[in-house]
Amino acid sequence: MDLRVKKTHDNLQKALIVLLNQKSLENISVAEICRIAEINRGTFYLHYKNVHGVFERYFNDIVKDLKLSYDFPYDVTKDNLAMLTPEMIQIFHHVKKYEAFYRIVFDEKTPMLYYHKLLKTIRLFVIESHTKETEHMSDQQLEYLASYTANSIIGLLLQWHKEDYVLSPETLNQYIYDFSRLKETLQKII
Amino acid sequence: MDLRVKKTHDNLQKALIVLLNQKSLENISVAEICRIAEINRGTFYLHYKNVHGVFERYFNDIVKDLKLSYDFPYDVTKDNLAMLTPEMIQIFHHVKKYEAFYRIVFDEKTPMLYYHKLLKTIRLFVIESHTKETEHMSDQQLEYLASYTANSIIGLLLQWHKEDYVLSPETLNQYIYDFSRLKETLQKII
DNA sequence: ATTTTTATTGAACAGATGTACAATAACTTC
DNA sequence: GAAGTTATTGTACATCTGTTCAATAAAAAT
Repeated sequence: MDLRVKKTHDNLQKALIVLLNQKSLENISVAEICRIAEINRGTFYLHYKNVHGVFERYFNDIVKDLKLSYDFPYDVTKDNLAMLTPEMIQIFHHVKKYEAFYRIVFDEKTPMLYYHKLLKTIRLFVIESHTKETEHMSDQQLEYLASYTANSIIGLLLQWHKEDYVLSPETLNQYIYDFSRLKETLQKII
Repeated sequence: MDLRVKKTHDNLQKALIVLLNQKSLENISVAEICRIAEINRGTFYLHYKNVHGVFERYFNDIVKDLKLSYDFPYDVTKDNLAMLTPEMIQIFHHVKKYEAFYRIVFDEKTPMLYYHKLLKTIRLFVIESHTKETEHMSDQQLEYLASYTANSIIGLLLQWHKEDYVLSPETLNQYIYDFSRLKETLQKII
């Protein structure tokens, strides 16, 4: 890969972290990040549309890491858990790990882009976990069910965010388990 | 109320609608909206921080309208519906009514602010609907349950948005009823 | 090693941003 | 209706934005 391009990206990534320790993402200008990164402003616009573009690159890596934990094998048998799968419960540890970033992602001033990306990823986990119990539903209904379920999980993340991430991931694991057990119980009854 | 101030706000509101028919919210500059509204740019900054401030004013009215439909009396007895209340199901008709605005609210480029406001409002409905079945939970757990439930509903809205609002509000009412019935069933079992 | 391709740079441009200030106009009070 | 208060205006300023272009430097291809 072209070393010039790599240098541009690397310098910008580093400069973003430096600046995020001084000010919020929305207050970082393109001109400023370029000065810190020692990159020409014209070069910046050849690669990114705005400062959020640099942050998005970071977030893509974070999402990759989340997917990794999803691909990881787990020893609990899927059968007796129905809708809620163990890899889903890794979400709180994941968010805690990247808390500094998720504080930005869920911030009022931050564009919805990252939220949509996160939802899309969690939806994948949910769809994978759809079992025989949901087989009677139409494809469309399943799409909606996936968004319904995935977003309920993010609802816990938003509440966590609102309360400044004071609770432990373990407590949240317990909460989500309690809340979702209702569903499972039901599905076994149908 | 000061007629000068009223004129400033009214002109800006009207100008925003005019411009939204031409371009997306993010592409509307303060300078431009002031030209259309025939308001001095300095005056703008005395009232708003940016163009989103004008949009937020609109959205506050929309949220008020949503709360109105919530305050409205409904004839179904609360007892046999447990968690999901009828006023909650008005949400899809509400979003359809203001579809043009919600298209913006859920857009990738739009800041999370409006999402948080919507969630906060729907949470109120959810908390109101908490019944004896949830009495055994701690206050904190109920806060999380409210966000969990409220955000699951918004999950359906996001899926609706993704699919360009093709389904009817009635179909979504049926979906949410189907999805939430699981919970109710469970709660009756506990 | 030389040519070709591609990325970066610096300079320049019109327009936008955010803030400040004195002048003026419009409302409020008495 | 006069005096005091408050909102709006016009101007100005330093900075930022997004784009263009020729010049240069670095990488890839031959």
